[in-house]
Amino acid sequence: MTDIIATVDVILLTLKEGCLRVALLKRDREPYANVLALPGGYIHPDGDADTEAAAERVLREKTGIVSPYLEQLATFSGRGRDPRGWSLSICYYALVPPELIESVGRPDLSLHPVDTLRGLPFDHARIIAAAVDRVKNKSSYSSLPVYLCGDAFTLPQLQAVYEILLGEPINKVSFRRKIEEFDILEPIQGVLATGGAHRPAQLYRLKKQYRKCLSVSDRGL
Amino acid sequence: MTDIIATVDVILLTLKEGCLRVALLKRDREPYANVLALPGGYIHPDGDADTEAAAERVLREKTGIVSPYLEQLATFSGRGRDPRGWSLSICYYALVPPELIESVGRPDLSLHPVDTLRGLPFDHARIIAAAVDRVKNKSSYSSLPVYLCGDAFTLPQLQAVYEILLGEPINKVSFRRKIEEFDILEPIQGVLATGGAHRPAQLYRLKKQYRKCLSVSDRGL
DNA sequence: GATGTTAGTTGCAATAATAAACAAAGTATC
DNA sequence: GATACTTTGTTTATTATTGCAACTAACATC
Repeated sequence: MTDIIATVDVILLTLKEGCLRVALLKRDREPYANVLALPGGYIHPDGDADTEAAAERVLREKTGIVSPYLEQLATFSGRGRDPRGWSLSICYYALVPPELIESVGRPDLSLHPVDTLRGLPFDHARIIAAAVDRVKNKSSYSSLPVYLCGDAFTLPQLQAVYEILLGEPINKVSFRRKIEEFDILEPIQGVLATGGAHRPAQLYRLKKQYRKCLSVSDRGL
Repeated sequence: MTDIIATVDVILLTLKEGCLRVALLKRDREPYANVLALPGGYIHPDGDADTEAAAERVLREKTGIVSPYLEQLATFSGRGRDPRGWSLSICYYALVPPELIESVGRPDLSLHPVDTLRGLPFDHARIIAAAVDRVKNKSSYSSLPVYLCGDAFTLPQLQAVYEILLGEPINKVSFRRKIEEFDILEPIQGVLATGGAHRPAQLYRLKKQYRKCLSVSDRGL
């Protein structure tokens, strides 16, 4: 019986300069040595409690990042995707603010706009496309995009994040109503985002109990 | 290095007598011999193109069924779920009309209401719960439930299916508006569901191009 | 042919989403 | 230091969507 290669891959996404970007690493071994690819690695049955733990470990080991949001995307499999043989990759996607990626200071870790990717090994292009689809779709009815923001952010900033993901402008009042409905944010009392030549905006943060979970809406937006 | 047990499991769901049911098989070998469990089996890297093909094969071999709708649910994994060791199961869920299950005439295949399951082996209870969640959630904004109906059905029948899945009555006009929006059904010209002591209903079928895909709505229902 | 029952449609009221206008609070300019 | 400018946040008005109730339609039964 032929053996199965079992790995996990992590699609680490962030929003920087108005564009959704994926973190890629130069591979340090064959196959595809020195090619930019998703951070991934073998599952360690001896150490990993399950594939989610494996994904957390791989992400930590390869990028130094511990993501506040990590969710299983899907499993990709088949004979053709890895030159070593029949393989199977359980994929997880993570959303982080760009500062988190920069703060770890890994020069081999680079960010790439998700819509102009070329030369990716394995089926990583397809995997990233699936992750982007998932994020965009989930953004249309949930609070998922908050994980792309830092600890504190203003509503106009959050709205800009939504607008980039959804690819269309959102009505200000509708947006604020939805966020209000989610009931996951709290204003940071007395703290405003100052600096611009205009009225300063209220800063918000995720309520503690929502640090790792989503709020979803019945009717989109 | 410890080996990983790689399997696929299929959650075959149908709606019968007003209640969502899952198809279970008596296991023919250890572990859990003679216990009711999800149809599942090892991935065959030599024969299966990918895990979806493996799931199709397993479903066909163990139940005789080829499902018009089969979608990857998630991958469940870890040390504790299988007494043989660290295991991983890529799970797929299938939706079929009850007649399809009955037509294959497998006496070892039985249907069980999803909300009163007891004594399931492995983590099959959790897997089924995840599948049911997925189906119910997806029913709230897509045309998924049509796969629980047979080839031809009336709108009141389809509405009843939705109402069972969503657990609440739906407004008749709203429902028909949404189905109209999906634009996936066509009336079977001149064919009505007769028999009752009342006005006969128009029979509908899925348009050919929508046989294996879903239609989704922006705003629920 | 009157009655009961479910199918399917129509019109209206209630609700929600969008758009536009306005007010608030700061910085920059002269 | 008054004025203009810019973005935030709210209020009001308009439009679209949804839900309800009443109505007609088409059978079977008695």
